Amino acid sequence: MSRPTPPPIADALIGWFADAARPLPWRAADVSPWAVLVSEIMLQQTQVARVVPRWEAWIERWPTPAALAAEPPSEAVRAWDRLGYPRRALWLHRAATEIVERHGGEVPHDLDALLALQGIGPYTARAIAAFAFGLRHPVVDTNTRRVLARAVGGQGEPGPPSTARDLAAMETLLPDDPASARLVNAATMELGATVCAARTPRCGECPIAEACAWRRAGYPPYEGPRRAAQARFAGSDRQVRGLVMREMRAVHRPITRAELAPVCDDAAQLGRAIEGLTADGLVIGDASGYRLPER
DNA sequence: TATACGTGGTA
DNA sequence: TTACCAAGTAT
Repeated sequence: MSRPTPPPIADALIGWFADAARPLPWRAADVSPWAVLVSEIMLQQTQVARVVPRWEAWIERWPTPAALAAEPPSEAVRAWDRLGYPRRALWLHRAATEIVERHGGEVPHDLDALLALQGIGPYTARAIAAFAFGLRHPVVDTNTRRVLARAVGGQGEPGPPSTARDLAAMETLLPDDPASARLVNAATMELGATVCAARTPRCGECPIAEACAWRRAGYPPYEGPRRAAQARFAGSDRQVRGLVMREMRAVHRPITRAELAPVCDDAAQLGRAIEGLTADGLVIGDASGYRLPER
């Protein structure tokens, strides 16, 4: 079942990407699969500009999975700093350990092996397989979903995500040649990030405007179901968790509940935060107090 | 499938 | 200022 010719959209994307690709450090030719893996986990729900410095420091300090696995998780959490979703620091440490234990310290190529690693889901596994190893897999992130919704689906915004549907949609755009497919994956993400943006698309600069179904339809407004609005951050449990973590990173000794009290007026909310962080393994509590995980 | 999960940039 | 958005994953 081979498809006919590669879609013209693919060629247009590849041509555009050759010029327009941002020189992101993890795109350099000599970057290791581990460094790509680290970048992908850091980039989950996190803007490029905030990731770059943390990634540089991380790779310098832990150039291999073994180097990270040799240190306690607490150090990973501290190095994560304020990137957000600190569970990812734990996941990355766990994944490094799993890579050492199950794969001899080498990041696996195989999609199922990648998927089995902690913190690596459908997007990240394919991103690593495609970008680090050049394997031919569809890679679908939030940018890709938006480009597909507009250019192919004729809708202003993507509908509710469905991994199976999204992957199938991207598959129809991919050339057979793995190297070209890799470029189309990267170019589609880049287009969504820099041109086909969520709030202010710059259609005048779009390399596939001629082929865009949304443009052809006259840019109809999105009618489908809306994502639930993100809960307010100020005063949220999330914010309190973040404040607790900030203390935990700074204090290199067990800290008592009383010492944590200043981070939040609401004792019940502070309790929820500490309990949640403990359940997540980000905080360990014992008779001496609370601390970051040393093991 | 819906929800929780950090933090900061941008309009 | 508020509201939306951000290279998602686990449960």
